Amino acid sequence: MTIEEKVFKLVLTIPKGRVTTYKEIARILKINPRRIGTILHKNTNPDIIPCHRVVKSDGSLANGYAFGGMKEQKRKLQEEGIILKKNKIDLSRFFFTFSGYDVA
DNA sequence: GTTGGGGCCGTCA
DNA sequence: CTGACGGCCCCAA
Repeated sequence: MTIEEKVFKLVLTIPKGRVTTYKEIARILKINPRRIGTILHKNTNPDIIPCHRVVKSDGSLANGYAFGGMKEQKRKLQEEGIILKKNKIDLSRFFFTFSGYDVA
């Protein structure tokens, strides 16, 4: 099981209408947050990987979202019922943790 | 609010 | 092998 696979697996567990952060994923997988973006960017198959549900640790959207830019990402999030205020997400309401997730 | 540094480490040229 | 860069993060001006 490679790191990327773990990342994708985690992202896939994010329920609709919730989001998580790069930092959180990095924390679970014990890797540097920087790697998350790199990995997600490489994997360009939004059909199976809901990478729009991954945002920065302050709730704002990432810069290089590869599938239409952050406006498209924003649209998708709103479509799921997530509310964005000033391009930021209220993490206290929509943040999803991987508590209990077994990395293995 | 902004910029700029350092960190970390895989990936790509 | 070497160097540059990243969908980030943290801290300091």
